[in-house]
Amino acid sequence: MSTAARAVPSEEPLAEEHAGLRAQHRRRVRDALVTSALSLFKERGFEHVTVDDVAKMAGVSRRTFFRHFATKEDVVMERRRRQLHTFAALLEGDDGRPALERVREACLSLADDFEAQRERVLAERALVMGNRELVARDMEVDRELEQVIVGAFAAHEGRRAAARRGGGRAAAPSIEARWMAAAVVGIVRVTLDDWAEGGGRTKLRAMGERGFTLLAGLERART
Amino acid sequence: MSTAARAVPSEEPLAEEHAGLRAQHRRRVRDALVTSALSLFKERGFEHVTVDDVAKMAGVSRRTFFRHFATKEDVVMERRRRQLHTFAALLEGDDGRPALERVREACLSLADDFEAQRERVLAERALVMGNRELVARDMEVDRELEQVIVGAFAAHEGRRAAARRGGGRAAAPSIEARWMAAAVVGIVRVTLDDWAEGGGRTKLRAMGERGFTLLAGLERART
DNA sequence: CGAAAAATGTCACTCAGTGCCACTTGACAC
DNA sequence: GTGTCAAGTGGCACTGAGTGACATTTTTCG
Repeated sequence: MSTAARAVPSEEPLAEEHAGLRAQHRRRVRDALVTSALSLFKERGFEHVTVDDVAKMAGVSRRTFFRHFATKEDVVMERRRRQLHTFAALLEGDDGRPALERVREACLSLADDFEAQRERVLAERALVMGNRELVARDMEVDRELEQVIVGAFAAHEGRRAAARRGGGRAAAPSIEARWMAAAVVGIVRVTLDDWAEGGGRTKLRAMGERGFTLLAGLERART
Repeated sequence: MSTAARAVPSEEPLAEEHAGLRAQHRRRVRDALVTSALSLFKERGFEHVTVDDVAKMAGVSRRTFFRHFATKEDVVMERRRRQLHTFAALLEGDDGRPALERVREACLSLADDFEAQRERVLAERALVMGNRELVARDMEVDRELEQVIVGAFAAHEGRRAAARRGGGRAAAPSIEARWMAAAVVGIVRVTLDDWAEGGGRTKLRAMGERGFTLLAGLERART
């Protein structure tokens, strides 16, 4: 909204389904750019690879790279961003369960994914942590994750209010919902850091469960 | 450490005191760059001002700008970074009080400063929120703040361990200390967002106190 | 005073990111 | 099919951030 959104490729629909030949090809190019970029970055380091290099390896022009990604950093965030979308999908809709419970499950399921793809996750993480710009972008995604989680808390507490309003747009999320979401994301991030620093040798899921136990204490403290 | 630290002006000593002629002048130039930059950015918007413009207004060369600030964004973060240093100073040393209590006081004192300088804080905040790069840098500072707070928690719980080690370097902070710090920073940030979104019309200190009440609940949940 | 160190200005260079325009190729109506 | 339209692309030129090298001035310190 306010973030002077670059004139960018309009947030891919992300719909795997059928899609026309055109969308299919676009997706292939995009994927080629991601894999080329990650491969080169891991090999030579983010700052010693130019966008030209990436484009050439993917078999497209430099100009096309920027039609798919607003910045050189964004191509590294692609995977995380897709994860974010599936994460958001997990939280869609509102069964009766408490929001924290649902968020907990979604996070722990993500933790399982991470442990299953340990090597890849650790390698990409090392790449990100080795560069200031990338760290900054990574936190940008954390903020988006936080917004998704705020949505989950707000949806839960706002069902009544929304109903009374006639099903219109949701009310602004309460400060408590935002507090909870910020705490969740912070704790999840730290847990992940800890796991990665230990070379992925600790039990990520177990740590995550401990973290959410703590968070349950936080929620109990809500008035 | 790992963040491929740019070859930058070596973290100003920040010592106000006497300082030689040389340091004095350097500080004056730096301040001139900051005020010029903020003035131009607020007037025309961050992306419609070049580093050349800023340097010219401050009466130095473009090259000198980059001897003081690693990036165009960093000059905007200067004020926050100084605040961070005074904040860290507040947490220096270890009286017997619980860490959360001391962090709470430091944060609430910061809240008072913000309310006292409402206009300036809100204006700079609007500047930052209006630009993606600046938001990312801002979160970078949040992370540094988090590290400082981790230090406070770790120092408190690590006194014994450090003593046994013979006063050597502190042990790595516990995951609980890191969780707490992440939760604190997240909640502080959201509280500030909320205050700013309301145009600074709400009571920041009161909100902050509520936030820390919540955090006390979190700490109780620690094993 | 004289030498080392710090700060600056100038110049040249790399590379990220953008606007513009011409060209190709799927998508879709008829 | 055929024509029309829009999307995706490549090429090119341009702005501006950031860096390295070198010469010059100015402070510090023995």
